[in-house]
Formats: sequence, C-alpha cells, structure tokens
Amino acid sequence: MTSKPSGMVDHLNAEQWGKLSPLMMHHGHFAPGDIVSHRGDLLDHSLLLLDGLVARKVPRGQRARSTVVALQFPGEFVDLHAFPLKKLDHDVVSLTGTSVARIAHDDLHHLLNGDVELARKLWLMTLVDASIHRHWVMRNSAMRALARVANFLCEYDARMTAAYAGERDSLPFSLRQSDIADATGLTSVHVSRTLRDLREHGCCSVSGGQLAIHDRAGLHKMGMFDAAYLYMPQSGTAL
Amino acid sequence: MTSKPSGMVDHLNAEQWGKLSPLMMHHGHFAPGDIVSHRGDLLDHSLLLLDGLVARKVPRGQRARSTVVALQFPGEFVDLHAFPLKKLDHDVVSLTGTSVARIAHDDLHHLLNGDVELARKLWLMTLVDASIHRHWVMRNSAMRALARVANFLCEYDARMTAAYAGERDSLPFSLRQSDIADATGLTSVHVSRTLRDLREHGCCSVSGGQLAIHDRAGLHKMGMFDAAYLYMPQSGTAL
DNA sequence: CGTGCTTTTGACCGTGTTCAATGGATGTGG
DNA sequence: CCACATCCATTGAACACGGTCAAAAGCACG
Repeated sequence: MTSKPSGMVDHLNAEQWGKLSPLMMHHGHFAPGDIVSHRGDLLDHSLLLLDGLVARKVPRGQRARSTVVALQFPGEFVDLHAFPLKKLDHDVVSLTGTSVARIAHDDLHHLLNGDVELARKLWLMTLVDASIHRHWVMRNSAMRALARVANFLCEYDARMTAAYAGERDSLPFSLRQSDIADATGLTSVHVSRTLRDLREHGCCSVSGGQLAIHDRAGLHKMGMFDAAYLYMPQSGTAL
Repeated sequence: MTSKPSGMVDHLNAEQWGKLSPLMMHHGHFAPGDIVSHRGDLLDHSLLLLDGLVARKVPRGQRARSTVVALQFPGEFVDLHAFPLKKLDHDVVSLTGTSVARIAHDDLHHLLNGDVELARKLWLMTLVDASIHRHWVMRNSAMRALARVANFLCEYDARMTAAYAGERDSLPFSLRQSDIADATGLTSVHVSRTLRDLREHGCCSVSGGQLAIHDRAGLHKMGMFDAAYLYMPQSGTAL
C-alpha cells in the first residue's frame, strides 16, 4: 500500500486516493541518470513520483546537451500524459535516486470508467503541468539570466515545500548547475556566475546538496515570482 | 449547427463530433486585439476557434510587451483547460478577426459524464497543447534566432495546413513581426533581420498578409523541424 | 593519493538588444 | 487631392548580455 504523498496529489481527496493507491502495488527505483522512458516508447503504465527528482528532456543531436522541458517533484505523476497520448515526445530521466509507484493503464482505464470525478482530477493535474510549461516558456523567453534563475529557484522552493509539507530555509537540492542550465536555457558557466550574484545579493546559496534561502522575499522579488500558475491545491482561490 | 472544422478536432470521430456540436449553438466574433478572456476570470464556458488566430498571453508589467505562450489555430479549443481549471493563468487575445463556437461547461459536464471516450479525447487535445508548450520551451531556450523563427514558421505552416486541409506554398499570415517577437522571445527588430535572412536564403518570405514558402524542405532543415510533437490526428504513428 | 566530475574564474567574442531615425503603407479630414 | 497622422517594417550604430574556450581549483570516491 502506497501512503499518500503531499504535493500535486493533494488535488485528490482521501476517497479518490483510496481508489487509486491500490492500483499502485509495484514500486520501482531509479539511479541518477537512468532513463525512465524513451521518447517514442509505447507506454502501458504511468509512474507517480514518491521521492527524488525527474526531468523531461528533449534530446538535441549527439553533441549538444538535451533541454530540460519539465521537472517533476514528489507527489506528481511523471508521465500521466502517456495515458491518453500513449507515446511521449520526450525522454523521462531520473536526476537523483528516485522511487516511484507504478500504475497500469489498463487498471487506470477501468477505474476512470467508473469515476468521472477522479478522471477529471487527473485531467486537472496534467493541466497544471501545462500551466507550468507556459510559465517556463515565459521565463526562458522573457526574463534575463538573474531573474530567470531566481524564478527557477522560487519554483523549486514552492514545489519542494508542497512536496514535503513545511517551509524551510534550507532544502535538499541535488541538481547540478548544468541541470539548471539545461532547464533555464543558459550555459552552466553562466549559471555559476548567476548563482554567485544571487549569493552576493544575500538571496540564497547552493552548496553541499542544499539550497539555503537567506531572504525569501528578496528572492521572490528578484525572480518576479508569483505562485499562481502552480495552482496549488491548498492555496484555493489564488488565481 | 456548427460544421466540423479540420485540424485538432480531427481527433474526434464523426459520432463524437455529432454529440459535441449541438452544444455549441452560440457563435461569437472578435476583432483584432480583443481580449477574449482575462487572466483570473472565472469561466463557465470554453470556445472552439472556427476562424482566425488567437494567442494566450502572459502580461508582464505596464511597460513591457506581454509574452505569447501559445497560439491557437482554427479547429482548436482556445481555453478548454478552463473546464477543469476554472481560472486561467493567462489572457486570451484575438490576434485577427476571429469566429468562435461557445460551449457551456455545464453542458460539457453532462455530456462527458455519459461518454468516457469523448472525455478522454478532450483530455488528449489539451495534452497536445501541453506537448506544443514543451516544444516552445525547447525552441525559445535552445535555438538561435534564425532556427527559432524558421521553426516557428514551420509550425505555423503545419498547423495552418491541418486547419485548412491542403498544403499550399502561400498561406494567409496576419501576424505582425512584433507578434512573432512576442512568441519567440526576440525583439521585433531582430525578427525583421531574421526574416530578411530567411528571404535571402530562399526559404520563405512574409508580405502582404501572406507567408510564401519557396523551399519547404530548406525551411524545415533550417528550423530543424520535426512535426511529431504536434500529434497530428492523420499522421498516426509518427512518434 | 590519484581519477573523474563539478564548479569557478578569466579573456575574448558574437548574437541579439537598445535606441533612434527613416521609409512605406494605409487611412482621415480639410 | 493632398497634408497629416498612425502604424509597421527596416536600417544603422553602439553596446551589453551571455556564450565559448580553456585552465584551474574543489571535491568525492575508489
């Protein structure tokens, strides 16, 4: 039996989770760098992330680094969109040691046939993903490096806080600077300089696998951060 | 009675369209620049675009231009995600004269309660939107200006071709260069230079409200275009 | 204590921005 | 019919942001 994680799945109420969790008997684990599923694979199941961090990557030729188009936190499905789409347009890659719960599309199919409300909730969760995608388009298109990285870290903070219920001034952070670079459309060299700037501004610092937030308000301001696009379950009527 | 447009709604079969279209009795029209719905509005209906072009825009302060995070073509719902989400994180703006068909969420609710397959199709259509969002993240993060604009025009070509069934070497194009700029994360000045480059390369040219494609293969190559992410209904097993 | 990976730093350079002026097209009122 | 306003596209010059290349410094792990 999978115990209910916090975060995105808080969109589900207890009853809905009670129906869904029995279908997720198989748990799996991945190591950093493992490719969970390949672009174009025919998928017959989806995965709920229980712990760790997963990226959706678009590969671009041999030479170039692939672009990170999305990041998934615990409590989120990493590839629920594979249920209607069947094939994905991107790779799914484990960035850290991760543990996941597996749900077969056949089981999900039968469950959702009998529960329209639950189906709508899962639909909604994929739409929150889409909202985050739109924010990433905006961030990587219209913000300069400093604001861009600051905003990225604000999002990390917010989603991590939701995943592990409880705001902290220091949170686990196992992304490398090259991962931040792939996600923000910068080079890792420039990410390094940008993080130094944020440090010198007294906003936050990354070291030893921890993100220390020294001035959350300042960081939010610097990243022009407004969490509305995350459609957090608890924050109700934010938008 | 709304006659079935081509494009995204081709994901629906005739029977499904037969169920959906009677709910879209009200048709509406918008002029260029009209705001169809505002960020944060509580929506009780969604709109299917029948003709024209609609953008989803994220406003960014008074001074700056707003970012175009998505573009909708005829045959696509412009705000179907408002059905589960209720409130949107962005504005919906008519870029041209547009005509739309309106469907009330209450009606949709009742219809989908009785047709799980149709619900899944509509879910799928929003997931294709999300796939396009991811592509935009990649394009605006990882491609240089020339490839970026070329890729954007390839997408325009492909979606326009799907919407009006039939490949042509010259298609209606009512976007201004500043719209392209807002969608690609460039300045309109640089879009102007980039379009000149594409013209001088013999790929395509924009003038008089028409996009003339002189060398489609060359344009695709220049924009590294692969339409798989569009999940076109007719193209079947592309991914 | 070396080997390999990540971060940091420096110098240089190029893509794209900014600012500003010009030109072209379209539309309006005198 | 022509002045005039408006909007959009185009061009030029200067510059800054971020990229590229390369080397060095930290750091973890065997």
